[in-house]
Amino acid sequence: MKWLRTGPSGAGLAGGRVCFDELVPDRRPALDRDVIVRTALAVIDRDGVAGLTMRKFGAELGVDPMAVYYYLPDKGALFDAVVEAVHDEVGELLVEEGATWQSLVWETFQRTRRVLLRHPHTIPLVGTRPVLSPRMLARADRLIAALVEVGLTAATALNIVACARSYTVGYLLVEAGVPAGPPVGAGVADADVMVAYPSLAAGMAQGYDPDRQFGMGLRALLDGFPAG
Amino acid sequence: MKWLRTGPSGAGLAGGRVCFDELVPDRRPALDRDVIVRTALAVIDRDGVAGLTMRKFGAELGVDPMAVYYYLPDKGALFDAVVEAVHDEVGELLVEEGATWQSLVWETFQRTRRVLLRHPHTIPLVGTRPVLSPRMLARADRLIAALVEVGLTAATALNIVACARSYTVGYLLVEAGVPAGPPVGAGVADADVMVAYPSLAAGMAQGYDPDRQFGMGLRALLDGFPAG
DNA sequence: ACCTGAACACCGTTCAAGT
DNA sequence: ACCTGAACACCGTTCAAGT
Repeated sequence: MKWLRTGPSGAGLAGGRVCFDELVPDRRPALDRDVIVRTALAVIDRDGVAGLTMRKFGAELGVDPMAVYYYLPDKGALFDAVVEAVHDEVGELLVEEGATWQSLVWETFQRTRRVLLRHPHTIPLVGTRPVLSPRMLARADRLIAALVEVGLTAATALNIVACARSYTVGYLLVEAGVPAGPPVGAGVADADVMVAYPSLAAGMAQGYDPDRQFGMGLRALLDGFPAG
Repeated sequence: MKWLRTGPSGAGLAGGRVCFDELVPDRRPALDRDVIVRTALAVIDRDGVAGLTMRKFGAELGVDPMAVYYYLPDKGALFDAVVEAVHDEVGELLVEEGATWQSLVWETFQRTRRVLLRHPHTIPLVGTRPVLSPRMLARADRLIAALVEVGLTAATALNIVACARSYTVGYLLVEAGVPAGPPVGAGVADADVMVAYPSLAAGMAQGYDPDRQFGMGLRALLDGFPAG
Protein backbone atom coordinates (compact mmCIF):
# COMPACT_ATOMS: atom_id res chain seq x y z
CA MET A 1 0.00 0.00 0.00
CA LYS A 2 1.41 3.32 -1.03
CA TRP A 3 0.29 6.64 0.27
CA LEU A 4 0.59 10.02 -1.30
CA ARG A 5 0.98 13.01 0.96
CA THR A 6 -1.16 15.77 -0.44
CA GLY A 7 -1.27 19.37 0.65
CA PRO A 8 1.08 22.29 0.76
CA SER A 9 3.83 21.33 3.20
CA GLY A 10 7.15 22.05 1.58
CA ALA A 11 5.68 24.25 -1.09
CA GLY A 12 5.35 27.98 -0.60
CA LEU A 13 7.63 30.12 1.54
CA ALA A 14 10.40 30.37 -1.09
CA GLY A 15 10.55 33.08 -3.81
CA GLY A 16 11.58 36.72 -3.45
CA ARG A 17 8.83 38.87 -2.07
CA VAL A 18 8.11 42.39 -3.10
CA CYS A 19 8.44 44.65 -0.09
CA PHE A 20 6.44 47.84 0.10
CA ASP A 21 9.18 49.66 1.90
CA GLU A 22 11.66 50.14 -0.88
CA LEU A 23 14.36 51.47 1.36
CA VAL A 24 14.61 48.16 3.22
CA PRO A 25 13.92 45.86 0.32
CA ASP A 26 14.89 42.49 1.78
CA ARG A 27 13.01 42.46 5.05
CA ARG A 28 11.02 39.22 5.15
CA PRO A 29 7.76 38.47 6.91
CA ALA A 30 8.23 36.86 10.29
CA LEU A 31 5.09 34.86 9.74
CA ASP A 32 3.68 32.56 7.17
CA ARG A 33 0.32 30.85 6.87
CA ASP A 34 2.02 27.49 6.88
CA VAL A 35 4.06 27.99 10.04
CA ILE A 36 1.00 29.41 11.75
CA VAL A 37 -1.02 26.31 10.98
CA ARG A 38 1.74 23.86 11.88
CA THR A 39 2.42 25.68 15.14
CA ALA A 40 -1.28 25.65 15.94
CA LEU A 41 -1.40 21.91 15.41
CA ALA A 42 1.62 21.43 17.65
CA VAL A 43 0.09 23.57 20.38
CA ILE A 44 -3.19 21.66 20.21
CA ASP A 45 -1.31 18.35 20.34
CA ARG A 46 0.43 19.57 23.46
CA ASP A 47 -2.22 21.62 25.28
CA GLY A 48 -5.53 20.58 23.78
CA VAL A 49 -8.00 22.74 21.92
CA ALA A 50 -8.88 24.82 24.97
CA GLY A 51 -5.17 25.41 25.51
CA LEU A 52 -4.89 27.37 22.29
CA THR A 53 -5.80 30.99 22.96
CA MET A 54 -4.91 33.66 20.47
CA ARG A 55 -2.89 35.51 23.08
CA LYS A 56 -0.78 32.56 24.17
CA PHE A 57 -0.52 31.56 20.54
CA GLY A 58 0.99 34.91 19.63
CA ALA A 59 3.56 34.48 22.37
CA GLU A 60 4.33 30.99 21.05
CA LEU A 61 4.99 32.46 17.63
CA GLY A 62 7.06 35.24 19.12
CA VAL A 63 4.76 37.86 17.73
CA ASP A 64 1.92 40.14 18.70
CA PRO A 65 -1.29 38.09 19.01
CA MET A 66 -2.94 40.26 16.39
CA ALA A 67 -0.36 39.40 13.76
CA VAL A 68 -2.14 36.11 13.11
CA TYR A 69 -5.22 38.02 11.97
CA TYR A 70 -3.31 39.26 9.00
CA TYR A 71 -3.25 35.70 7.64
CA LEU A 72 -6.50 34.25 8.91
CA PRO A 73 -9.81 36.00 9.55
CA ASP A 74 -10.48 34.50 12.97
CA LYS A 75 -9.94 31.60 15.34
CA GLY A 76 -12.47 29.42 13.55
CA ALA A 77 -10.52 29.71 10.32
CA LEU A 78 -7.40 28.68 12.23
CA PHE A 79 -9.20 25.57 13.49
CA ASP A 80 -10.40 24.77 9.97
CA ALA A 81 -6.87 25.07 8.70
CA VAL A 82 -5.66 22.70 11.41
CA VAL A 83 -8.32 20.17 10.44
CA GLU A 84 -7.19 20.42 6.86
CA ALA A 85 -3.57 19.93 7.88
CA VAL A 86 -4.46 16.74 9.69
CA HIS A 87 -6.29 15.47 6.64
CA ASP A 88 -3.25 16.29 4.56
CA GLU A 89 -1.28 14.08 6.87
CA VAL A 90 -3.63 11.22 6.12
CA GLY A 91 -2.82 11.70 2.48
CA GLU A 92 -4.27 9.71 -0.31
CA LEU A 93 -4.29 6.11 -1.39
CA LEU A 94 -2.57 5.01 -4.59
CA VAL A 95 -4.67 2.39 -6.32
CA GLU A 96 -2.76 -0.83 -6.91
CA GLU A 97 -3.37 -3.91 -8.98
CA GLY A 98 -6.01 -6.17 -7.49
CA ALA A 99 -7.58 -3.50 -5.32
CA THR A 100 -11.26 -3.93 -4.56
CA TRP A 101 -13.62 -1.29 -3.32
CA GLN A 102 -13.54 -3.03 0.04
CA SER A 103 -9.78 -2.89 0.26
CA LEU A 104 -9.71 0.76 -0.76
CA VAL A 105 -12.28 1.88 1.80
CA TRP A 106 -10.76 -0.32 4.46
CA GLU A 107 -7.25 1.05 3.99
CA THR A 108 -8.46 4.62 3.74
CA PHE A 109 -10.21 4.64 7.06
CA GLN A 110 -7.78 2.42 8.90
CA ARG A 111 -5.16 4.95 7.96
CA THR A 112 -7.41 7.85 8.86
CA ARG A 113 -7.84 6.39 12.31
CA ARG A 114 -4.14 5.78 12.83
CA VAL A 115 -3.25 9.34 11.87
CA LEU A 116 -5.97 10.88 14.01
CA LEU A 117 -4.87 8.82 16.99
CA ARG A 118 -1.53 10.58 16.70
CA HIS A 119 -3.40 13.88 17.11
CA PRO A 120 -6.11 12.90 19.58
CA HIS A 121 -6.88 16.45 20.65
CA THR A 122 -7.86 17.38 17.12
CA ILE A 123 -10.55 14.71 16.95
CA PRO A 124 -13.36 16.88 18.33
CA LEU A 125 -12.33 19.51 15.81
CA VAL A 126 -12.34 17.04 12.94
CA GLY A 127 -15.69 15.68 14.02
CA THR A 128 -17.19 19.06 14.49
CA ARG A 129 -15.86 21.25 11.68
CA PRO A 130 -16.63 19.85 8.24
CA VAL A 131 -14.21 21.71 6.04
CA LEU A 132 -15.16 21.86 2.37
CA SER A 133 -12.00 23.36 0.94
CA PRO A 134 -10.89 22.61 -2.62
CA ARG A 135 -8.19 20.21 -1.41
CA MET A 136 -10.69 18.26 0.67
CA LEU A 137 -13.19 18.10 -2.15
CA ALA A 138 -10.52 17.08 -4.63
CA ARG A 139 -9.40 14.26 -2.38
CA ALA A 140 -12.95 13.04 -1.94
CA ASP A 141 -13.43 13.27 -5.68
CA ARG A 142 -10.40 11.10 -6.39
CA LEU A 143 -11.46 8.51 -3.84
CA ILE A 144 -14.87 8.26 -5.47
CA ALA A 145 -13.23 8.04 -8.87
CA ALA A 146 -11.00 5.20 -7.67
CA LEU A 147 -14.00 3.30 -6.35
CA VAL A 148 -15.82 3.77 -9.63
CA GLU A 149 -12.77 2.41 -11.40
CA VAL A 150 -13.03 -0.83 -9.46
CA GLY A 151 -16.69 -1.25 -10.20
CA LEU A 152 -18.96 0.80 -7.99
CA THR A 153 -21.41 3.38 -9.22
CA ALA A 154 -20.59 6.92 -8.13
CA ALA A 155 -23.74 7.07 -6.00
CA THR A 156 -22.92 3.84 -4.18
CA ALA A 157 -19.32 4.89 -3.70
CA LEU A 158 -20.37 8.16 -2.12
CA ASN A 159 -22.84 6.36 0.06
CA ILE A 160 -20.28 3.91 1.39
CA VAL A 161 -17.62 6.53 1.92
CA ALA A 162 -20.03 8.76 3.82
CA CYS A 163 -21.04 5.89 6.10
CA ALA A 164 -17.49 4.69 6.67
CA ARG A 165 -16.34 8.23 7.43
CA SER A 166 -19.19 8.73 9.91
CA TYR A 167 -18.37 5.48 11.62
CA THR A 168 -14.67 6.26 11.83
CA VAL A 169 -15.09 9.75 13.22
CA GLY A 170 -17.77 8.62 15.65
CA TYR A 171 -15.57 5.80 16.84
CA LEU A 172 -12.58 8.07 17.33
CA LEU A 173 -14.66 10.54 19.31
CA VAL A 174 -15.58 8.04 21.97
CA GLU A 175 -12.16 6.41 21.82
CA ALA A 176 -10.33 9.68 22.44
CA GLY A 177 -13.05 11.20 24.60
CA VAL A 178 -11.73 11.75 28.05
CA PRO A 179 -14.81 11.08 30.18
CA ALA A 180 -15.95 14.58 31.02
CA GLY A 181 -15.54 15.73 34.60
CA PRO A 182 -16.23 13.33 37.46
CA PRO A 183 -19.99 13.18 37.00
CA VAL A 184 -22.60 11.85 39.37
CA GLY A 185 -21.55 8.44 40.53
CA ALA A 186 -17.99 8.39 39.31
CA GLY A 187 -15.54 6.53 41.46
CA VAL A 188 -17.59 3.38 41.59
CA ALA A 189 -15.18 0.57 42.28
CA ASP A 190 -14.90 -2.34 39.84
CA ALA A 191 -16.57 -4.78 42.19
CA ASP A 192 -19.51 -2.46 42.62
CA VAL A 193 -19.83 -2.06 38.88
CA MET A 194 -20.28 -5.78 38.55
CA VAL A 195 -23.31 -5.89 40.79
CA ALA A 196 -24.80 -2.60 39.57
CA TYR A 197 -24.29 -3.26 35.86
CA PRO A 198 -23.90 -7.02 35.49
CA SER A 199 -24.43 -7.28 31.73
CA LEU A 200 -22.06 -4.43 31.04
CA ALA A 201 -19.49 -6.04 33.29
CA ALA A 202 -19.95 -9.41 31.60
CA GLY A 203 -19.46 -7.81 28.20
CA MET A 204 -16.23 -6.18 29.29
CA ALA A 205 -14.87 -9.22 31.09
CA GLN A 206 -12.67 -10.18 28.14
CA GLY A 207 -11.19 -6.70 28.10
CA TYR A 208 -11.57 -4.00 25.51
CA ASP A 209 -9.44 -3.96 22.38
CA PRO A 210 -10.18 -0.76 20.46
CA ASP A 211 -8.23 -1.76 17.35
CA ARG A 212 -10.06 -5.03 17.06
CA GLN A 213 -13.45 -3.52 17.78
CA PHE A 214 -12.97 -0.72 15.28
CA GLY A 215 -11.90 -3.21 12.66
CA MET A 216 -14.88 -5.46 13.27
CA GLY A 217 -17.32 -2.61 12.78
CA LEU A 218 -15.64 -1.34 9.65
CA ARG A 219 -15.47 -4.86 8.28
CA ALA A 220 -19.16 -5.39 9.05
CA LEU A 221 -20.08 -2.13 7.32
CA LEU A 222 -18.25 -3.21 4.17
CA ASP A 223 -19.45 -6.81 4.22
CA GLY A 224 -23.03 -5.76 4.80
CA PHE A 225 -23.27 -3.12 2.11
CA PRO A 226 -25.50 -4.18 -0.80
CA ALA A 227 -23.01 -3.12 -3.43
CA GLY A 228 -20.97 -5.92 -4.95
CA MET B 1 -42.61 -0.66 19.38
CA LYS B 2 -42.99 0.81 22.83
CA TRP B 3 -40.64 3.24 24.44
CA LEU B 4 -40.10 3.94 28.07
CA ARG B 5 -39.08 7.43 29.10
CA THR B 6 -36.44 7.11 31.76
CA GLY B 7 -34.96 9.84 33.85
CA PRO B 8 -36.16 12.26 36.44
CA SER B 9 -38.62 14.58 34.66
CA GLY B 10 -41.76 14.85 36.71
CA ALA B 11 -40.16 13.59 39.88
CA GLY B 12 -38.56 15.93 42.35
CA LEU B 13 -39.64 19.49 43.07
CA ALA B 14 -42.62 18.57 45.30
CA GLY B 15 -42.43 17.95 49.06
CA GLY B 16 -42.15 20.55 51.83
CA ARG B 17 -38.65 21.87 52.28
CA VAL B 18 -37.04 22.78 55.52
CA CYS B 19 -36.03 26.41 55.45
CA PHE B 20 -33.13 27.60 57.53
CA ASP B 21 -34.81 30.91 58.27
CA GLU B 22 -37.49 29.84 60.68
CA LEU B 23 -39.19 33.19 60.72
CA VAL B 24 -40.13 32.89 57.06
CA PRO B 25 -40.68 29.16 56.98
CA ASP B 26 -42.34 28.72 53.59
CA ARG B 27 -39.97 30.57 51.31
CA ARG B 28 -39.11 28.18 48.48
CA PRO B 29 -36.02 28.00 46.34
CA ALA B 30 -36.40 29.90 43.10
CA LEU B 31 -34.22 27.34 41.38
CA ASP B 32 -34.09 23.63 40.95
CA ARG B 33 -31.59 21.37 39.26
CA ASP B 34 -34.28 20.13 36.95
CA VAL B 35 -35.49 23.54 35.74
CA ILE B 36 -31.87 24.61 35.29
CA VAL B 37 -31.14 21.67 33.02
CA ARG B 38 -34.37 21.95 31.05
CA THR B 39 -33.86 25.68 30.57
CA ALA B 40 -30.29 25.08 29.45
CA LEU B 41 -31.50 22.60 26.84
CA ALA B 42 -34.09 25.09 25.62
CA VAL B 43 -31.50 27.85 25.36
CA ILE B 44 -29.12 25.60 23.43
CA ASP B 45 -31.92 24.54 21.12
CA ARG B 46 -32.63 28.21 20.44
CA ASP B 47 -29.18 29.83 20.47
CA GLY B 48 -26.69 27.01 20.02
CA VAL B 49 -24.00 25.91 22.44
CA ALA B 50 -21.99 29.11 22.05
CA GLY B 51 -25.15 31.08 22.79
CA LEU B 52 -25.29 29.73 26.31
CA THR B 53 -23.16 31.89 28.57
CA MET B 54 -23.52 31.69 32.30
CA ARG B 55 -24.35 35.38 32.48
CA LYS B 56 -27.10 35.33 29.89
CA PHE B 57 -28.28 32.07 31.36
CA GLY B 58 -28.73 33.67 34.76
CA ALA B 59 -30.82 36.40 33.19
CA GLU B 60 -32.90 33.76 31.40
CA LEU B 61 -33.61 32.11 34.74
CA GLY B 62 -34.38 35.47 36.34
CA VAL B 63 -31.59 35.03 38.81
CA ASP B 64 -28.03 36.08 39.51
CA PRO B 65 -25.67 34.16 37.21
CA MET B 66 -23.85 32.74 40.20
CA ALA B 67 -26.98 31.10 41.59
CA VAL B 68 -26.52 28.24 39.15
CA TYR B 69 -23.23 27.37 40.80
CA TYR B 70 -25.10 26.35 43.89
CA TYR B 71 -26.55 23.41 41.96
CA LEU B 72 -23.78 22.54 39.53
CA PRO B 73 -20.03 22.87 39.94
CA ASP B 74 -19.31 24.48 36.59
CA LYS B 75 -20.38 24.94 33.00
CA GLY B 76 -19.04 21.56 31.98
CA ALA B 77 -21.30 19.84 34.48
CA LEU B 78 -24.21 21.79 33.03
CA PHE B 79 -23.37 20.50 29.57
CA ASP B 80 -23.09 16.96 30.88
CA ALA B 81 -26.50 17.29 32.48
CA VAL B 82 -27.95 18.52 29.18
CA VAL B 83 -26.47 15.53 27.37
CA GLU B 84 -28.04 13.25 29.93
CA ALA B 85 -31.40 14.98 29.54
CA VAL B 86 -31.30 14.38 25.80
CA HIS B 87 -30.54 10.72 26.38
CA ASP B 88 -33.45 10.54 28.79
CA GLU B 89 -35.62 11.82 26.00
CA VAL B 90 -34.51 8.94 23.83
CA GLY B 91 -35.69 6.62 26.55
CA GLU B 92 -35.47 2.91 26.44
CA LEU B 93 -36.84 0.14 24.31
CA LEU B 94 -39.34 -2.35 25.67
CA VAL B 95 -38.54 -5.81 24.33
CA GLU B 96 -41.46 -7.34 22.50
CA GLU B 97 -42.27 -10.80 21.27
CA GLY B 98 -40.32 -11.77 18.19
CA ALA B 99 -37.61 -9.17 18.69
CA THR B 100 -34.21 -10.03 17.27
CA TRP B 101 -30.93 -8.43 18.19
CA GLN B 102 -31.01 -6.73 14.80
CA SER B 103 -34.42 -5.24 15.39
CA LEU B 104 -33.45 -4.05 18.86
CA VAL B 105 -30.27 -2.31 17.77
CA TRP B 106 -31.96 -0.92 14.68
CA GLU B 107 -34.85 0.61 16.61
CA THR B 108 -32.61 1.92 19.35
CA PHE B 109 -30.40 3.93 17.04
CA GLN B 110 -33.09 4.98 14.62
CA ARG B 111 -34.86 6.48 17.57
CA THR B 112 -31.66 7.99 18.91
CA ARG B 113 -31.15 9.75 15.62
CA ARG B 114 -34.71 11.04 15.44
CA VAL B 115 -34.51 12.50 18.94
CA LEU B 116 -31.12 14.09 18.37
CA LEU B 117 -32.33 15.66 15.15
CA ARG B 118 -34.90 17.47 17.27
CA HIS B 119 -31.99 18.95 19.24
CA PRO B 120 -29.39 19.45 16.54
CA HIS B 121 -27.32 21.93 18.51
CA THR B 122 -26.70 19.37 21.21
CA ILE B 123 -25.11 16.91 18.80
CA PRO B 124 -21.54 18.22 19.19
CA LEU B 125 -22.07 18.03 22.93
CA VAL B 126 -23.35 14.46 22.77
CA GLY B 127 -20.49 13.46 20.49
CA THR B 128 -17.90 15.15 22.59
CA ARG B 129 -18.90 14.58 26.21
CA PRO B 130 -19.21 10.91 27.08
CA VAL B 131 -21.23 11.00 30.27
CA LEU B 132 -20.91 7.92 32.46
CA SER B 133 -23.58 8.65 35.00
CA PRO B 134 -25.47 5.86 36.77
CA ARG B 135 -28.57 6.39 34.62
CA MET B 136 -26.53 6.14 31.43
CA LEU B 137 -24.73 3.04 32.60
CA ALA B 138 -27.96 1.46 33.76
CA ARG B 139 -29.56 2.06 30.38
CA ALA B 140 -26.59 0.57 28.58
CA ASP B 141 -26.69 -2.37 30.94
CA ARG B 142 -30.34 -3.09 30.22
CA LEU B 143 -29.79 -2.85 26.47
CA ILE B 144 -26.99 -5.38 26.69
CA ALA B 145 -29.14 -7.59 28.87
CA ALA B 146 -31.95 -7.44 26.31
CA LEU B 147 -29.56 -8.42 23.53
CA VAL B 148 -28.28 -11.33 25.59
CA GLU B 149 -31.86 -12.43 26.11
CA VAL B 150 -32.36 -12.74 22.36
CA GLY B 151 -29.23 -14.77 21.89
CA LEU B 152 -26.05 -12.68 21.77
CA THR B 153 -23.15 -13.08 24.11
CA ALA B 154 -22.56 -10.06 26.31
CA ALA B 155 -19.23 -9.37 24.62
CA THR B 156 -20.74 -9.41 21.14
CA ALA B 157 -23.67 -7.29 22.26
CA LEU B 158 -21.34 -4.66 23.68
CA ASN B 159 -19.28 -4.76 20.53
CA ILE B 160 -22.23 -4.19 18.25
CA VAL B 161 -23.75 -1.48 20.40
CA ALA B 162 -20.46 0.38 20.58
CA CYS B 163 -20.09 0.29 16.80
CA ALA B 164 -23.68 1.26 16.11
CA ARG B 165 -23.46 4.12 18.56
CA SER B 166 -20.24 5.38 17.00
CA TYR B 167 -21.79 5.24 13.56
CA THR B 168 -24.93 7.04 14.67
CA VAL B 169 -23.14 9.85 16.46
CA GLY B 170 -20.64 10.26 13.65
CA TYR B 171 -23.41 10.39 11.10
CA LEU B 172 -25.35 12.97 13.08
CA LEU B 173 -22.28 15.14 13.45
CA VAL B 174 -21.81 15.57 9.73
CA GLU B 175 -25.54 15.71 9.12
CA ALA B 176 -26.08 18.55 11.56
CA GLY B 177 -22.69 20.13 11.01
CA VAL B 178 -23.13 23.56 9.63
CA PRO B 179 -20.16 23.84 7.30
CA ALA B 180 -17.84 26.00 9.35
CA GLY B 181 -17.31 29.55 8.16
CA PRO B 182 -16.95 30.28 4.47
CA PRO B 183 -13.61 28.53 4.00
CA VAL B 184 -11.26 28.77 1.11
CA GLY B 185 -13.13 28.14 -2.07
CA ALA B 186 -16.68 28.36 -0.82
CA GLY B 187 -19.19 29.86 -3.19
CA VAL B 188 -18.25 27.64 -6.08
CA ALA B 189 -21.29 27.47 -8.32
CA ASP B 190 -22.90 24.11 -9.06
CA ALA B 191 -21.76 24.07 -12.66
CA ASP B 192 -18.18 24.69 -11.61
CA VAL B 193 -18.39 21.88 -9.08
CA MET B 194 -19.27 19.48 -11.86
CA VAL B 195 -16.11 20.16 -13.81
CA ALA B 196 -13.84 20.49 -10.78
CA TYR B 197 -15.14 17.41 -8.95
CA PRO B 198 -16.81 15.23 -11.57
CA SER B 199 -17.03 11.99 -9.58
CA LEU B 200 -18.40 13.76 -6.55
CA ALA B 201 -20.93 15.50 -8.75
CA ALA B 202 -21.91 12.22 -10.40
CA GLY B 203 -22.40 10.61 -7.02
CA MET B 204 -24.68 13.39 -5.87
CA ALA B 205 -26.65 13.60 -9.08
CA GLN B 206 -29.52 11.52 -7.68
CA GLY B 207 -29.76 13.84 -4.72
CA TYR B 208 -28.93 13.17 -1.11
CA ASP B 209 -31.41 11.47 1.18
CA PRO B 210 -29.98 11.46 4.72
CA ASP B 211 -32.64 9.15 6.17
CA ARG B 212 -32.06 6.56 3.50
CA GLN B 213 -28.29 6.81 3.68
CA PHE B 214 -28.24 6.54 7.44
CA GLY B 215 -30.50 3.51 7.27
CA MET B 216 -28.36 1.82 4.67
CA GLY B 217 -25.24 2.16 6.77
CA LEU B 218 -26.90 0.97 9.93
CA ARG B 219 -28.45 -1.95 8.06
CA ALA B 220 -25.07 -2.85 6.57
CA LEU B 221 -23.43 -2.74 9.97
CA LEU B 222 -26.03 -5.16 11.36
CA ASP B 223 -26.08 -7.45 8.33
CA GLY B 224 -22.31 -7.62 8.21
CA PHE B 225 -21.68 -8.38 11.85
CA PRO B 226 -20.44 -11.94 12.41
CA ALA B 227 -22.83 -12.56 15.26
CA GLY B 228 -25.89 -14.61 14.39
C1' DA C 1 2.97 44.64 3.27
C1' DC C 2 3.27 43.21 7.62
C1' DC C 3 3.02 43.87 12.44
C1' DT C 4 1.97 46.48 16.93
C1' DG C 5 -0.75 48.29 20.98
C1' DA C 6 -4.38 50.04 23.10
C1' DA C 7 -9.11 49.54 23.74
C1' DC C 8 -13.86 47.24 23.66
C1' DA C 9 -17.02 44.10 24.99
C1' DC C 10 -17.24 40.32 26.66
C1' DC C 11 -16.19 35.63 29.31
C1' DG C 12 -16.17 31.69 33.64
C1' DT C 13 -15.37 31.43 38.33
C1' DT C 14 -13.91 32.59 43.47
C1' DC C 15 -15.25 34.38 47.49
C1' DA C 16 -17.27 36.99 51.05
C1' DA C 17 -21.63 38.67 52.16
C1' DG C 18 -26.57 38.96 52.56
C1' DT C 19 -31.23 36.89 54.10
C1' DA D 1 -30.17 26.93 52.58
C1' DC D 2 -30.17 29.61 48.89
C1' DC D 3 -28.88 33.60 46.40
C1' DT D 4 -26.30 38.13 45.51
C1' DG D 5 -22.47 41.36 44.03
C1' DA D 6 -18.19 42.72 43.49
C1' DA D 7 -13.87 41.39 41.92
C1' DC D 8 -10.21 38.53 39.40
C1' DA D 9 -8.10 36.81 35.65
C1' DC D 10 -8.84 36.03 31.64
C1' DC D 11 -10.91 35.88 26.58
C1' DG D 12 -11.51 37.13 20.87
C1' DT D 13 -11.58 40.89 17.95
C1' DT D 14 -11.67 45.96 15.98
C1' DC D 15 -9.21 49.62 14.68
C1' DA D 16 -5.88 53.14 14.18
C1' DA D 17 -1.11 53.44 14.07
C1' DG D 18 3.62 52.29 13.21
C1' DT D 19 7.55 50.83 9.89
